[in-house]
Amino acid sequence: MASIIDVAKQAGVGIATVSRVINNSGYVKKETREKIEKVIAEVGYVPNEIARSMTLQKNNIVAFILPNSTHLFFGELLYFVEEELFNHGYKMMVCNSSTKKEKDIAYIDLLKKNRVDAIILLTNNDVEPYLDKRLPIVSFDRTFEGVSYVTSDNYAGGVMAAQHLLNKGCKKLMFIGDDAQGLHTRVHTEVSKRRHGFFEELKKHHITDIINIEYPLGNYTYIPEYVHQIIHSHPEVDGIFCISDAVAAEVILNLEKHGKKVPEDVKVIGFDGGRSFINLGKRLTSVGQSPKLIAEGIAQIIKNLYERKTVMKIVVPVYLQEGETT
Amino acid sequence: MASIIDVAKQAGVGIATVSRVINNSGYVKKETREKIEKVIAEVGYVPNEIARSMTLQKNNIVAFILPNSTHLFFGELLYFVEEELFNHGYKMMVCNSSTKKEKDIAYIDLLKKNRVDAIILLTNNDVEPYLDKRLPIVSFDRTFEGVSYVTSDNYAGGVMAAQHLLNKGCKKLMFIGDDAQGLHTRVHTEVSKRRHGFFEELKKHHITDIINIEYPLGNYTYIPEYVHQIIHSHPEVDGIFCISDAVAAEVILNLEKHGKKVPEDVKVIGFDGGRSFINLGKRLTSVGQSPKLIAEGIAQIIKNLYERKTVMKIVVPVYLQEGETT
DNA sequence: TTGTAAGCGTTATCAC
DNA sequence: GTGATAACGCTTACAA
Repeated sequence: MASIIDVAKQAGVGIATVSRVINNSGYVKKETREKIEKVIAEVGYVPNEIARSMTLQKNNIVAFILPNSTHLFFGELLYFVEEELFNHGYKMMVCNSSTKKEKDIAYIDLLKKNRVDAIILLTNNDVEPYLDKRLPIVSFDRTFEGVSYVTSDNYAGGVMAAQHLLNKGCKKLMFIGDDAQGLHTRVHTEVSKRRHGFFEELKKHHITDIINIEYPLGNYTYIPEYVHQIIHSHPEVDGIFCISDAVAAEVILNLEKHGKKVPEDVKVIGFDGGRSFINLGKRLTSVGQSPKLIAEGIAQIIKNLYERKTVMKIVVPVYLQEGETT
Repeated sequence: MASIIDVAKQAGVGIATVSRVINNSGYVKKETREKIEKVIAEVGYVPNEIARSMTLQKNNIVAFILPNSTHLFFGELLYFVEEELFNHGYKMMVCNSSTKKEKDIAYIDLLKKNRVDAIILLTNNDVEPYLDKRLPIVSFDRTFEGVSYVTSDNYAGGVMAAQHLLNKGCKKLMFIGDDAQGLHTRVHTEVSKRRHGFFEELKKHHITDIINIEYPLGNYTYIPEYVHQIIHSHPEVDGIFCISDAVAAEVILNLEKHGKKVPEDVKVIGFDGGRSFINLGKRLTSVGQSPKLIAEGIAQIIKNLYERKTVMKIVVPVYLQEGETT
């Protein structure tokens, strides 16, 4: 493959001049430029970005580590992040950790070697000890000591869910979520604020006997069978706030299988919104996150990663997406 | 950041020896090795993969260009491809073309510069003229002159759909698909074989008056409004084969909105399968593609990309996934 | 076993 | 305006 040297020789100039032409930097006489451009076209020269990032110590690649791109919300987030990064001149590497801590860590190690310009980290695993603080990391929905992050306004989302269920006339409420809630793990995530917001808002309305179900973190797709048992042992419940739309969908299917009507008997609201589950059957009521705004926040932090040395925090607003399940 | 030279100096050895230790290649005396490993740990040395790919002319990065990772089937495929590539030591770059030809091309150009080891190309755009045949490309569901590819057995899928609808007692059939069918574009994709298989199989059963709806390619998420009009103008239809689950879902929602019962009045079968639309409401009957097998096929071709110079073609079997819509 | 040095393809500094 | 040349950090003959 033709290199800059070949082009220089062919054109009878120095490689520095060719470099100037390619990058449109510095002065080059018009005729020289044209000559060089002609040769470039002739030999089909394409600059080698690897060599370039070698000298520049920057490769314009950002890696996104996330549990599972098939999870609907994560998939959407992935899409918007890619689009946003592309507009900023970055390419994106995708790393599915499959919720496995070992793969999170393996990827972080690999990425160190690749000298990526930034790592977007979305994980519920306890990887804090493996995080080299000098690494250019931006985290989503998760705080690590000294690491900038973007998060949805989960607390406000919890509040919204509470208000919505109350407005719909619910009296006996339930919360269902995995251990991103912090009950089963040391890891503290922003996601737990969904529950906080929900509980606090209800407290304001003097409701405190909320049934709280938390279970160990799985792969975001299934919830343990016993959760359903607990739900059925509380037939008095008429309003459920689920930590995600995936959970809400499962809960609704199970409720209906056991003869409960949604929303007539029980109202269910999820979290994530967007395109989640709008395809067949009822549209889910949900607290929506905005993947586009989140992507913009992430890009903004990445841009500043090498300038400001302060830790940034960006909170993105959420919105109520009313469907047919409440 | 510490380089191999720093390590060599610190350890009082040559850089070649350090390299041998890192890569576990060639002979190194035990004490020397231990000494070097100690220094590596001390200074926190991490090999620079960019420099490495510079010398090796190989960077272990594969790029996947696809229209939209939020499309359910594509998202799933993305996941399995990433997993498979990871197991083969590759990292994956994701490039959403958003179904735009210009972005397809822009990405192909960018990737040339990045000297990625392979490009997985999934597009319905007419990019043939922009494809440098020396590029390491593997295509999915699409034939390009001289380019290896993987495809599902779309023809067999069409046959299955036909047989299934007939078995379920359908008499008057309809096919709905976008112009991956070749009626509105020069681009010829493997996907058109879904229709071929469907029609051919019906012909065997002496059914030839199939209503065929084809419309220009959109973003895979919506179908034009007039398609619904056509459907409603054919109330006699009792079996519909849709080019994808996304289309099937839309068709079903619209049918039900207009008082038709699925599957009682009309049976609908889609294409893609897997996790598509199994969340709320009816489960869709569908011809399932296996993203895992496809991913394996892709990896296999990539492995051989630099060895055999023959064009490979891998056809992956499909399966019938029976749901509640037929 | 181990070290030296060439080479991978750029950019950037400095002379000219 | 332009051209040598030194980095950038690694692998790998080739020598020793």
